Amino acid sequence: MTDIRIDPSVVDGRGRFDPSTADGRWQRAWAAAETFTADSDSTKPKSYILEMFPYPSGRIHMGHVRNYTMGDVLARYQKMRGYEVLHPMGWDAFGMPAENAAMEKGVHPGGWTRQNIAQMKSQLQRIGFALDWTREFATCDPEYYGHEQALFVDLYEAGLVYRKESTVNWDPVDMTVLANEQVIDGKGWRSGAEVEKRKLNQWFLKITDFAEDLLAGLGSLEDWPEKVRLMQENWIGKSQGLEFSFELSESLPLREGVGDGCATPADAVPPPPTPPHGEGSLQRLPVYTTRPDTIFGASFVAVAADHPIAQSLAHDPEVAAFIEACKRGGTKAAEVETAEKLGYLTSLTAKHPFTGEPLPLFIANFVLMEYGTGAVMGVPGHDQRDFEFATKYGLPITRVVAADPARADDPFAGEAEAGDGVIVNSGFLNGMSVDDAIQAVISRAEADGWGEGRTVWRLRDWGVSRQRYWGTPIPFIHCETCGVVPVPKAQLPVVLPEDVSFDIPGNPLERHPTWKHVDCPKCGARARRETDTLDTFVDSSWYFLRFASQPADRPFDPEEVAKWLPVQHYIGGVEHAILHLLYARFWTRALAHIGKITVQEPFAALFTQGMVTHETYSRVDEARGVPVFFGPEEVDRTSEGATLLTDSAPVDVGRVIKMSKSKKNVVDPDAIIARHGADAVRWFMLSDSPPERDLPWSDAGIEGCSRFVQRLWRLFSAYDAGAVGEDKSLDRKTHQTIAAVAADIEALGFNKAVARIYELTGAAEKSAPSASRSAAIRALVHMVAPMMPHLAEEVWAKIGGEGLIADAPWPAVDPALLVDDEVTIALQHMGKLRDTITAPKGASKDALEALALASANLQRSIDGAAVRKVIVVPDRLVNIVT
RNA sequence: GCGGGUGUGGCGGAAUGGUAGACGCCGGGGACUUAAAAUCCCCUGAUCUUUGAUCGUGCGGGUUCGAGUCCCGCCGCCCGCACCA
Repeated sequence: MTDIRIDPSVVDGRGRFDPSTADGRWQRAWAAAETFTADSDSTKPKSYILEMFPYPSGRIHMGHVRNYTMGDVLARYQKMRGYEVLHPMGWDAFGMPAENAAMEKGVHPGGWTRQNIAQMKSQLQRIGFALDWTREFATCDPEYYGHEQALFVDLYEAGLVYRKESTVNWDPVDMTVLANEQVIDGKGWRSGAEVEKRKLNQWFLKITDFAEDLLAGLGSLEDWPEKVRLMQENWIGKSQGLEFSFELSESLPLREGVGDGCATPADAVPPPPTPPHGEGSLQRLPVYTTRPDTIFGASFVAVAADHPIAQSLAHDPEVAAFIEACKRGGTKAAEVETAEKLGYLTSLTAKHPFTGEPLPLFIANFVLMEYGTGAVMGVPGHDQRDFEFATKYGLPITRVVAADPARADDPFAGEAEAGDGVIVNSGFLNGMSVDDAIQAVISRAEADGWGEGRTVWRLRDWGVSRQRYWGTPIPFIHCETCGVVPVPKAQLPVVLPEDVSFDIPGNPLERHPTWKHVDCPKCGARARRETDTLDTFVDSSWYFLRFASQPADRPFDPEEVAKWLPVQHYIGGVEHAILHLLYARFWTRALAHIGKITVQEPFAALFTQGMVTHETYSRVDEARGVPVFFGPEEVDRTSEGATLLTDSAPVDVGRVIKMSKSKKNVVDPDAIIARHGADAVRWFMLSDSPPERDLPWSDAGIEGCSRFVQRLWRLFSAYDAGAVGEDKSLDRKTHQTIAAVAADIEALGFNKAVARIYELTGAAEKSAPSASRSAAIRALVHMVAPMMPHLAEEVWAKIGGEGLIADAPWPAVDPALLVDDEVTIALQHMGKLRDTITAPKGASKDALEALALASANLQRSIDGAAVRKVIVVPDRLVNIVT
């Protein structure tokens, strides 16, 4: 066939590709053919591609589009590469915004959420993502959260769930408990309200049981960004050291309630191995240090303001006042940074375990009750905080570690010396290395029975109770006689009641007239249903398992899970580096621990994509002195500047920042798709910026992409199956491009793949019709298929391709065509470029040298000077040294 | 403060120690057109004495025949953590 007939419905009056008709046709074709339905019984190798599922806020934004386009290219590419691909989508559908909407608009959270899901699903479908919609679910489906409840009961029975009264972070605006991670600078992460401390009975998951394993597992995650692994490592915060007790100069009576002031779920951490001696009194003070090697440099001891010792001294009004002052100290970053080290000198002393010397005991504002034992030994020579403290209060500062032992008694240079060295001024430790001394002190303490080596974790158990309606009900019943009783599996799911009201703040489950009144499953007596719901991070901690298999009677089938997991590529925002990703790793381990699955790490490779950004347009409101922002659609942007459409007067063009409603720099994907089609938007998401960096949105950029779609269409329309003749150089370019694009996609270098496709497109356009050119076009259709699937299908059909190109294999590469037969050789004199010549590939060094010396430009530069050396890099360059 | 990242034309960005600026955007010029749109072609780091040369990858040194790339010392910006003993 020498001419191709173009379906009039995909061509506008000017012969242009018309996405408004083509996009829908192929989206329907894929759905009808079940092209992207994953077959777990397939004999092909399996590949699980997953993007972090969205919260159904109402509309898809550009960040979603970028995220899912990347995953989509990988999914489509791997399918072409012969994999059976699982690429599912669902909805992280529980959470606060639905309740906020209920309060503001009087709609039911369920209805609001379902409506949003329907809307967003249709948006995603219009972008043409290769998703297996047969596996779609929302976490608010009773079926899903029912299985979650069953798993929660399983974990409870395995001893990984417990309940305890603890002081929690209470958000007074959202009226809910927040995890430590959800408190940012002392404020709620969503509401921004100042967080209060409250005492409540809370459910906890024992993530600390897995601390060591979660930390060790990071080492095997080679395809995770180093940054994320470091963040998790710091969050887990393992430290090893010595815990030991100072003997106090006098015994203090323990006061009622003392020791419970310590705020957070931290007290979920197991108690110290060496508790204070003597019940009901405090005679020994346990401290924790990571630097027991510096113990001879200790010149004071300090306890936190809410430490039992401080509390038991609080009958003294001066002490009470000091403790109050400590509590008032802000938690904000800036405040902590500038806060002065303050201490209150008590009348007590602590006996040094080696020297027997009495050390003064302070209450200090920089000691934290929730870390270690809430008490420290102060070694000012080798700890900056202790140094500042000792300087302020005139305490001795001794050097016990010296880089140069000969200068052990030199004065300090105004700051602590944290570096490595040799132990000095330290009795039996003198002359040891820091590491040896640490071991020596721990051994001595353990042998003499006054202390022992201990590992301390920053990670705390995960508080999962939320006093909210729109979440997974915690499946437990409180019975006066039987205590806490799990809801029997046969009675799951515990379904949320529909008839609830949101006209007053607080938990609607708590005040529902009947829901919480049930009979005890054990004894049948009147009992009370738990009204807390689970943190939504629980929902997202196992959804990737449910995607892999969805039996009705169980959360998942372990064999199916084993077929698909781990996820080959997990793609999402870096904002989930700690919370979601750590919890998901924990759940996977916990479920493996109780024998539900065999996989340990859920995500083999993680990719964190950059944000979509946009310029901001604003004017300063003269009256109020604050900037007023304008959306891109309100502004006429030229290369010189920007003016407001309504008054044609200039507006300030501000920084390029993440799209956000408050700055109004948001571009709606729907509007762009309606105007340019799905393929142009997808192409834009992949072009130019490396995927891990931010992508600046611009109208000029999307118009460029739209033009390229048409340019390809014109090139493809010129396809001639019967063309004859060979263009060897185009053949090479084609095969080199196929290989390079494949490598780029596999390395997630989409911007580079895009650039290669531009190059080959240009080369094919310039080349005269030939069999080579037709081959180049066929290769291009395949290469753009994962990126611009609608255009690719349309062309594939027109040029007589069999079936859908989505099902076609990736084009094969002829290795013989990957190498050029001629190469450009750079000619340098003293490392400076003077000329270039072409030479046959693989020419000998002598031949290249001879060719180089024949260059007039090079000879002019050498200017008759004696040639001292000639460096020849075959196929690359010749450098003459004179 | 600690940890990590990053710095290349007007902009987004390419470059296994070997021709810096691929590719795209913007801009300029031209062709086609009655005109516009669309499309196509050419130019587009700076400077100069312009068939050529000099400078040029945040700054200052160094290694090398040759450095954006490696080493040492700084600076800016971005992100994370933050009195963690």
